[in-house]
Parts: sequence; C-alpha cells; structure tokens
Amino acid sequence: MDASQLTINPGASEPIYRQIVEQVRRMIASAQLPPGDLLPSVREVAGAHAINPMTVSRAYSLLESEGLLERLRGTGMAVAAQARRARPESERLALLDPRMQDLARAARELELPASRVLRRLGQLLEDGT
Amino acid sequence: MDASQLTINPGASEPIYRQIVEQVRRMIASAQLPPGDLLPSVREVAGAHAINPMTVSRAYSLLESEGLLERLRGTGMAVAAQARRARPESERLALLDPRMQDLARAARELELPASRVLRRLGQLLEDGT
DNA sequence: CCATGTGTATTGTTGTATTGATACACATGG
DNA sequence: CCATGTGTATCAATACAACAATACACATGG
Repeated sequence: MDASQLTINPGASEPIYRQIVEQVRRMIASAQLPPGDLLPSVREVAGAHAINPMTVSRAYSLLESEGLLERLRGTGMAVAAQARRARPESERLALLDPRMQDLARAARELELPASRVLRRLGQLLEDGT
Repeated sequence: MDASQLTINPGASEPIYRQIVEQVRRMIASAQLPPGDLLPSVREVAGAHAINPMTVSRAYSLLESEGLLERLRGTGMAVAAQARRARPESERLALLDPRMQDLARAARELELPASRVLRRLGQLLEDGT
C-alpha cells in the first residue's frame, strides 16, 4: 500500500488518527488490503501529509489491538493473517449502520421525503465509482 | 415545544450543546418549530435531562447568533420571525450533504453495492415514521 | 410591589482528547 | 558491525466540554 492512498484532512473535526483507523479498517474489510500487505511506515505517512508520526502510530496501534494489523518488528505493520479476508456484505453493511441511523434521524427532523434522500444518495454512490 | 421532545445522549462523542443546536436547527428548517414558538426554558431542559443549565444556554445563544432564535426578555427564547418558514426541500437536503458524502465514501471503501446501501437506508427511513 | 420566572455573565474546577517533541529499543541488511 | 529503518513509550502543551455555584438584569403576573 502507498501512503498517498490515504485521504487525510487535518482540518476536519474528525481526529486524524481516527480518520486513518476507519479508512484502513474498511479497506481491510473489503479486502482491498489483503492479509500480508505492508502498510506505509509511520514516517512515510506523516511526511506525506505533514502530520506527526505519533499520530499515525496511534492509529496503527489501535488497529493492532483490534487484531487487524500485525507488528513485524523492524519491518513495519502488515495486515494480519487472522484478519478474515472479505467479510460478508451483511457484516460490512453493519459497519455503516451508526452513520445511517444518524442520517435517517436528521432526515426525519428535516421532514424530507425518503425518496429525495435515497435519490441523492444514489447519485453520490455513483459518482465515486 | 416540550423539553421531552429533545433527544439528548450525554454519552455520545458529539458534544451536548451541539446535539441541541443541530436538532433545533433542523426542526426550524422543517417548520416543525414555527416562528413564534416558545422553546423550553434552559432550566426545564437541564432538569429533564440532568445536564447543566449553562450547557443549554450555550446552545440557545449559538442559535440566537445564527438568527434562528429570538430572546424575549423575561419570557424565554422563541423561534425568530425572520427564520424563514419551511425552507424548500432542496435547501434542507443540502444540510444533509456532508453526512451523505461521508456515507458514500465509506460505502465505497467497503466495496458495498449501492443497492444494498440504499435498501438499508430505506428501511431506516421508514422505521422512524 | 414583589415573588417568580426568564436568560446570562462569571469564575473556577475537572476530566478528557488530541497533537506534538524527544528519546529509546529493536531488527534489518549491506 | 552499524547505519538505517521500523514502531513506540513518555512527557508536555493545548484545547475543549461540562459542571458547579453564584449573582445579575429583566419582564411577567398575581
């Protein structure tokens, strides 16, 4: 994996370390990052995005404690072998649930018709692909 | 408006004062809270949810500086007359865009088919109604 | 008039989250 | 062997959120 593949927004309200954690978590769940794959070094990521190496380290450590990454001492961090490759869609969908709950609640408070919301989200889902 | 209509989760990562701000903001945008409506007093809200009155006051002050609320001295806070009643759907939809962008990006990283995501969100949108 | 109800300013304290600077232990590979 | 590359433990700085306890200015309504 390349450091430039990580999208980091230092100005966002979402803490940097968590941006990294969630992004990597998702890419492992979909097997875009297969077991054994090496992640970019903390200094590499830090340099590429002008952030502190410790911030990246913190993200990696959390992922390790989740069992998603493995420390290869002296070499770096790799996607753990135990990280089940490509979890079933239903499990991956569950990862989105909190976000979707929030969205649904907000939409309700705005009294927006479901059709409008679904149509717009449909557009956004196309765009990226 | 009643204090019990406010949904507050003290344990969430989202700060309490902002939970209040955004909730009220949406209910005004959809005209569930029409201009002139009185909001529950800070002490009322604070009592009902076991939070600090100043936290509620902070939320109200922010909404006032946005022009959405008006101070009626000695009486309380009311939805401002200038708060356009029921903004058009397109504007309300725009308020959801950041959240939807995030969701779309996450779904993409999880390599989830759009249909799955849309179907699940559809369910959630029904539930609340 | 005055008790009672508004919101708010003030000051201080507490707990926590985030990021950063530095130094360290360790493994690799020429 | 040792320069160079890993990750990270440690301590500090900062900012933020929430609470607590007052005190205040003001308007309402009996």
